[in-house]
Amino acid sequence: MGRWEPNTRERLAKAALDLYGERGFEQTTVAEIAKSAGLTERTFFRHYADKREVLFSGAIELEQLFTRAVAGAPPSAAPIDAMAAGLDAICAVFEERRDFARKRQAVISATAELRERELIKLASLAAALTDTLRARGVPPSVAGLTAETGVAVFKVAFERWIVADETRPLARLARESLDELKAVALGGNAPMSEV
Amino acid sequence: MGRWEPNTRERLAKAALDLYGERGFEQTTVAEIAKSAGLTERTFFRHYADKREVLFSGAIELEQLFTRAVAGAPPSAAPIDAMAAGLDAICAVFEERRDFARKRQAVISATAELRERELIKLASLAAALTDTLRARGVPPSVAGLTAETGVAVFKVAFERWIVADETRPLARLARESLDELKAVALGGNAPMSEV
DNA sequence: CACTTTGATGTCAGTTACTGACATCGACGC
DNA sequence: GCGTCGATGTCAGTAACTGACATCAAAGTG
Repeated sequence: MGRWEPNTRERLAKAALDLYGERGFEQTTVAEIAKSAGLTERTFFRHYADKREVLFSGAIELEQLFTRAVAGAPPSAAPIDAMAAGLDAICAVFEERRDFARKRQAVISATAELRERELIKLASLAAALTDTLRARGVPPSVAGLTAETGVAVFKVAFERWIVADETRPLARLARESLDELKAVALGGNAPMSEV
Repeated sequence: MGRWEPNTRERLAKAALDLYGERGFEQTTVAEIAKSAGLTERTFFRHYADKREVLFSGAIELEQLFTRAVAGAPPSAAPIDAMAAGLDAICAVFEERRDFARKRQAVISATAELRERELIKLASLAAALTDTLRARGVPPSVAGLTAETGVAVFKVAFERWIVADETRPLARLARESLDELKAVALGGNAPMSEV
């Protein structure tokens, strides 16, 4: 056994989520989180860059999972279909942790500062997906738009999935949202450049 | 003449942008901004909620301009075409202030904290557009996706427009981006629900 | 014209997020 | 057994932000 209790990062993350949920993000001090995990404030900041980041440690793995699924789609698949494959992959992991996801999202949605952080994580995800698509040979401009579209579809699907009375699987909601988006894009009567 | 110099907010905003540009956002203290505008730190925080917000005072007007243009589109226009009308309206105001936009964007792009704030402003814009579309009778799910799409198109177009050697008007880039997005959405071979 | 009220600002003390420098001490390799 | 290492603790410091109260010109009110 080590000199200290193991799983420092995880203990901090759990303590933070619990406290943010009970008292709210702003009413919780970092010192309290650290104490609740049997550590000091300084140690918290050695593991997480700031008070918000403690809720986003899974972002790296999510990004990897998503980009690998996109990269692994059949070379013949259209960009938007490669994105769809990635969406399927990440939906699966969310499906396994629905309770956690809901608890975490309730905390994030309640605080503007945390929503900001969530948005930049999604933007970073879109950037990574853009790179992945470009590596598949997709032209830069198309890659960027496709990645943004994929992330937007996920956002919408996740919003629908997180509500209490929703029972359909996330992946299904994502597929529906993507189909809806296609319909939206088709809705215009003419390309804008002709208007 | 009043007891103090007029245009307090504007003076603070100008001082902040200048200092952020010269020294960088993190290397600038609020006390310095206030002093540079002939005021105190406390007064800064009476006008702006925090150190970042001083760069985003135009967000409200932008939102109003965008939503009014969408609301004012012909009732017969498809949702995506109403969005296109809104895009045209805001592109016009950016076109008039290109130097300012470029200076401001350079500061924002350089700092993660400011990018976060920018993203939440765009998210708030998308939410407002969703409401506007719903008021036009667009079904909620379509409204959300259309609004997100419109904002994504603007982001991409703005990114292209802001680069130094770009000479095409923003509105034109927005139209092109929207057309590209339509092509992206159409690119898939089959609706996802059939995959 | 004196008197009051109002609103924007200044002053000051306090909390808390976050950082740098240095100390501690069990684990682990040698 | 011994020295290095890595994770943590301790402590002092900066700066964002807030609440309470003071100030004082301007604008109303009699």
